[in-house]
Amino acid sequence: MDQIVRRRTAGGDQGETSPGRASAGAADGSVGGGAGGSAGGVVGGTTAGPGRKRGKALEAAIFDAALDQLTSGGFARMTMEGVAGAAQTGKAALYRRWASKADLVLDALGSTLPPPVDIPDLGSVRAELMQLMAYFGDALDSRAGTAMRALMAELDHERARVFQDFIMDRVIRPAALATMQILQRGELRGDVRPGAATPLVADVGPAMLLYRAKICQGRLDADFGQALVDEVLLPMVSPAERR
Amino acid sequence: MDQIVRRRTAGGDQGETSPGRASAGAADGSVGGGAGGSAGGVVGGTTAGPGRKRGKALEAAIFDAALDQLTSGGFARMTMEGVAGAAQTGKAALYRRWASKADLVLDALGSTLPPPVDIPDLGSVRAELMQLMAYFGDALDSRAGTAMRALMAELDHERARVFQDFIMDRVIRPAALATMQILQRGELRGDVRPGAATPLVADVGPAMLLYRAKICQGRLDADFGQALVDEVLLPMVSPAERR
DNA sequence: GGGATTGTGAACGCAAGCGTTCTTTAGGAT
DNA sequence: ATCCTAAAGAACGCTTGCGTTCACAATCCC
Repeated sequence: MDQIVRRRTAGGDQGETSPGRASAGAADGSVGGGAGGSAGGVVGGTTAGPGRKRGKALEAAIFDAALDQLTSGGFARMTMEGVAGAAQTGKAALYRRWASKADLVLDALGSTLPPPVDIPDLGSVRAELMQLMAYFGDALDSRAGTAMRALMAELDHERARVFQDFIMDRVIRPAALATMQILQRGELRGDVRPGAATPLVADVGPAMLLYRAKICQGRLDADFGQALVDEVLLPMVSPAERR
Repeated sequence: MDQIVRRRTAGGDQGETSPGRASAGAADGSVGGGAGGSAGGVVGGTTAGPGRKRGKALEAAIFDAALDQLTSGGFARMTMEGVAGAAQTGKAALYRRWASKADLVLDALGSTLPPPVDIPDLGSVRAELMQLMAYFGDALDSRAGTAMRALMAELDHERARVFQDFIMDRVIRPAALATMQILQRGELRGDVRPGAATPLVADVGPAMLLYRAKICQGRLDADFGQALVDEVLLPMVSPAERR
């Protein structure tokens, strides 16, 4: 903690450093407010409680707060002030480390998103897809996953380059790759239709998970993954004789 | 225009009426700023130009401005002030009609989103799916469609009930229903596998379109619909003998 | 033309949040 | 215990935007 570098990897950082701002339209103080109590685990009292976090512990608390704020209000409504409050620290501690909100978000997500997964050969494409979709579902259900979903909204807007590369590299492409590996292996094994292993087909699982998460407020049924595999993915990729 | 009612159908309107606000983090003045010139179609001059719009014409300009602001910055960054500026009108004209930003958005989208589609019997599931995906793609490509995509981000956040019902009623369910009709007709006709017409399967098309739009900044290739049908949807729903 | 209505731009008081600075406090190492 | 450094809280001046109000202007209709 004697070489904290102010991180400015986000480059064009969403105009954060501009003196002008747009209204978020809804800072009723509840954005991430609920996280205030959970960040420090301390109930009651207006002081920081049992003591100050420093270094890595403080960064972890800041990350938690940032992800929660991102999840509950989206990137636009997330504020440095809110994150600082939820992490029970001061803004100066944030600005000592991160030049902008985007820098903080990328660091928080980059540190907490699950890694790419490599599903081993389980002997059948069904078993492999089941495991992969379960992995994806768990990832989506995690704190980082829900925050990442919220951040994906920024891809719709101008100046989103800063997040575009991150999400492509850490989410979209790894998901497609993991699926593609399973499909190609299945083609060799014979339980995947020849020619089924295309990028478009590889996007179906992730697309469906995200769609369902979106329209069900992030709640995925326990058996959604299985239904997805059996109703959608297997019929799509199985050879004819498996129908 | 003698009975303009201040519309307040949005109920819990995102804390818009709360005196508190959250920072959008990026009001560099460019949110929807580019739309300023296109809203009125009038170039040059600091006045309203050839005349003031009233009534329906003004509302149309306001709707355009609102949708553009929603698209370029999302709901949180969209401001009444920005919409008024882009529509070359005053805030008071907006507030005479809509109590809140959410009210305005729902009205703007409700008035401009394309209606549910009913694809006729074209003799083959492929032809029908092609036409439906083309319809969806066009809708997504429209001003209302892109704004609706931006608004879907709000579904990820708390207090999104106000938009949830709207999007379910006007987007999600109609899309699934249109697909389901095609699948059921195909089952009867014999070119769709019995049992393929499930809600999950019916979600695949819309999910993929949205996913692709999201990761390609709204740009869908001209032949994306065809590839989606031929690589994903047809293999998924065709009977075995069609493989 | 006159009256009613709507629209425009400015102004208002208020709010949240920005990024920065400063003082005091607390944590950690010696 | 002492010293150094990071952290916490407060304060600052500034910004944008909120929702409202008002005066004036424009439009529409009789």
